Amino acid sequence: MTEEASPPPLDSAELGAYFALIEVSSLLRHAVEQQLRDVGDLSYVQFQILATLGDAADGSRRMTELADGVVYSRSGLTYQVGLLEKAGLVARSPSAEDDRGVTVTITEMGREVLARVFPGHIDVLRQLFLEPLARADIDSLARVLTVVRDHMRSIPPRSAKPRQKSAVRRSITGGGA
Amino acid sequence: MTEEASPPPLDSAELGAYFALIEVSSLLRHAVEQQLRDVGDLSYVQFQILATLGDAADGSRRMTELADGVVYSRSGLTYQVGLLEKAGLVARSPSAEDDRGVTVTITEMGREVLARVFPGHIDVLRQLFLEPLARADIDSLARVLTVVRDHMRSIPPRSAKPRQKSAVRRSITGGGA
DNA sequence: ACACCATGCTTCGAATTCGAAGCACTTCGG
DNA sequence: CCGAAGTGCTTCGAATTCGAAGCATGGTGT
Repeated sequence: MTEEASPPPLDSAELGAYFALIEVSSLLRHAVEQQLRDVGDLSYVQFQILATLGDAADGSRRMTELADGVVYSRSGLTYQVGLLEKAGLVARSPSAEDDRGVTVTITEMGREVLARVFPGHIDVLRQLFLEPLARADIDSLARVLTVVRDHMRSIPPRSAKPRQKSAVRRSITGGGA
Repeated sequence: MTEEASPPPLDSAELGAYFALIEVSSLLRHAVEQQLRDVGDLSYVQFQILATLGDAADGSRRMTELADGVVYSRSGLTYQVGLLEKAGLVARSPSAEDDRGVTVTITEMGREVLARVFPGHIDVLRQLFLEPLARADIDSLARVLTVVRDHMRSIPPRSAKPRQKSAVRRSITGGGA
């Protein structure tokens, strides 16, 4: 262990890009969250779910696809989709080809809510995020971040988590906090 | 009722920049969170707090400064600082000039933990975030995101309560290491 | 000096989050 | 065809989160 001699430190631009990325996304998320709450009584995740579904060709996705799309835990998604279903904004149905799968579909009401919150959402984005940027900056940002996103998607073994059976279960769960 | 005529829709680059920003920061945060958990038994927020304190000239900050710095609720910060204090990584003391203020200071042990997790932290950043980017991309990203961050900071995003006191805002990206 | 509001932090309650475990079904190997 | 392993989702428990309310101190006006 501890073969970590000491990775070369990050330079100013690298650190700056990282910290600014985190802070900008945090602030943006908070602002957007507030707007969504006000206008449509939606959490950010719920909006993401609806937006993803609304964007799908037939308005539906499988649970796992959704979870990956919004970078969320499976259980958390179950919870939120449950809320959305109770509110009548999405519908759940057993997947056609795979009986253990669940297909989530956006309802008319879901589309209405989406349509209602979208304008304000865009306003917030413009005011907080896009306003101070030049056309070229936005293009550049989109290009670079897309490269990073594609890279990240390909790196982490998202669902490559080997599942241990109880027979060989080991208590490597680091004795709690 | 509202003046929402119908905001001009966002174009492809604008949407791309926004979605990619959100997804990249989410994925990055998840990955970093896992690394921190493994190596130092820290949550992301706790790391941010320690890093901010470690970056401060005298290793200490007021609660409110910290909360703003990490984009966090006051109550949430109280909770996390409480945990860090219990773990012996920070110390709380009444503020010198202001008796209602609380000054949080990083301890030696806190610095040690910080030093222990930092290398791995940087590794993750390199592998997931910086790896696919050219030098110019990183510079560009840092520049553009910094512009956005400064812009967002200047807008009243939180409560419309301007608490203009002698609170000096310092950059997180300062002395470092 | 005293009332009175602003500010700094903590406490409180409710909602959300995640990972682990559990259940249901599908696929693979013999 | 049967059993084992893999995959998809939900349930469960514990930890974290936020906003609102509460407490204590500072600052201001008269």
